Amino acid sequence: MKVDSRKGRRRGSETSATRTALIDAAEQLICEEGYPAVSARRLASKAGLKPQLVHYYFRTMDDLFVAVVRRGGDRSLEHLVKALASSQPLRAVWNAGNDPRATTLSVEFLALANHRKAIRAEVKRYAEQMRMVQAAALTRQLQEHGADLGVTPYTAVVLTVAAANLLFMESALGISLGHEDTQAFIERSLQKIESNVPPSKSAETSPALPLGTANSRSPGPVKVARRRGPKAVR
Amino acid sequence: MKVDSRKGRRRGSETSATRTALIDAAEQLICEEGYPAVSARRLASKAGLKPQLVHYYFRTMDDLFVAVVRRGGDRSLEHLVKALASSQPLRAVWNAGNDPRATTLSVEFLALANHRKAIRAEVKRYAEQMRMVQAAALTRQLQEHGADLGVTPYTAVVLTVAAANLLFMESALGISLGHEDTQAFIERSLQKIESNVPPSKSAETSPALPLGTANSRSPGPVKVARRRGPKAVR
DNA sequence: GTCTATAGCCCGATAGAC
DNA sequence: GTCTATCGGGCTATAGAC
Repeated sequence: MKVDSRKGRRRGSETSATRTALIDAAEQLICEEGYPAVSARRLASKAGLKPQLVHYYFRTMDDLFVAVVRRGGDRSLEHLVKALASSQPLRAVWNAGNDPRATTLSVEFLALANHRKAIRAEVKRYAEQMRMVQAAALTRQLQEHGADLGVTPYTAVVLTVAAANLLFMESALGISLGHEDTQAFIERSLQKIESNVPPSKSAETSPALPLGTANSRSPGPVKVARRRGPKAVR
Repeated sequence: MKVDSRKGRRRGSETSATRTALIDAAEQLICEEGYPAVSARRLASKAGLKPQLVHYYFRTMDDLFVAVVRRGGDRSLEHLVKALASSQPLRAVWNAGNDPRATTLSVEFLALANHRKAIRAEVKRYAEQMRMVQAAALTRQLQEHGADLGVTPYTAVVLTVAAANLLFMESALGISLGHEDTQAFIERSLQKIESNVPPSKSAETSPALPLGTANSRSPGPVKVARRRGPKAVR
């Protein structure tokens, strides 16, 4: 396993304001016109810089994309952790799907990830971290109240995320067929859970979501780990 | 409203074998390398043709993409209708998410749709047709048996599609966290439904999925309509 | 840290001959 | 229906001066 540490050229520091401006411009360009619109020239012109600066800070355009994914992922993860702490976990998971910018970005990243290894690895890492954090928060809440949803915390999280994603992505395309019914159902389910498992009291035993029978394994406590393994792809 | 009927140049017929070969090559290229890899030159070289033929059959590259979406959409819709007729509707919906080629294509189309009006319209149209067909099949089956899922058919369809999409797309990225639990839950739910609402008998009254209370509105019978409205974007 | 200059390639789209 | 030729542009990435 090679570490890819060729240093052929000087490269700018990771803390540079110019570098940040380039990442900002890239994120905006991706949202507005899609990732293929991100070229050194367009990026520079949007940021009011010379095109060659892009390659001073990023060896390749893929390195730039990786930086954009990381900053977006870190930001979303941060928001998620805050939301999980300040409201009912499942509702936080449901609401997290409501950020238009994040949704647009994640569709772009998904398409990128399908064909670019380095980006796939980043996307995977963030998706897994988010899921772990969500499942851990839900597990903790259920344990505090001795409650049981009738499904594992992971199942509840996966289904909630899946529904939130589909509904939000579709509505961005102007699709709304079946959305009302589904939103109403999820709202009812969340309210039922919240009335059975209130934010900070104890003991309730009846399943809040009688979805079936399940062996509710717990994901256990989770720390949000800072990047591990091969430190970077750049 | 203009019909965009400029005919500045001769354009090839829609039934040409060469045209089909170009659509084939485009679809393959999109799957393998993503939609930005589709250029007239690369397309032609993959199909063993001259690049200028692309513009003989398609005025712009966007017209080509629209054609690819339409062919893929028609094909998926056709498969779906067959599957809905030959097995339990919800299971057919669940299984329909299992085609890797279709999944890859739809991520690409989604990214394209985010930034290109003509493609967004096509994607929307197919998504709505599929949902209508699915909900109609489920409604019909429930009526035949006088059964009730506890949620509207649209809700059941939306949730099933959402879960299938998320699980399949994630597994394409190598993500599997929480998948086992969720798949097992869905399998149990489908089996429960199928035992309460068998493929072709009558009368069962107990809700198969006790998911909550619902006013099960029916989508009514649905025909798969051939393209309506502005006939084409080309 | 930012600049000029440049190599070498790919792009969409059209015109008009055959 | 397919070809040759071509316009006018954009692209990544590097080298080396300031």
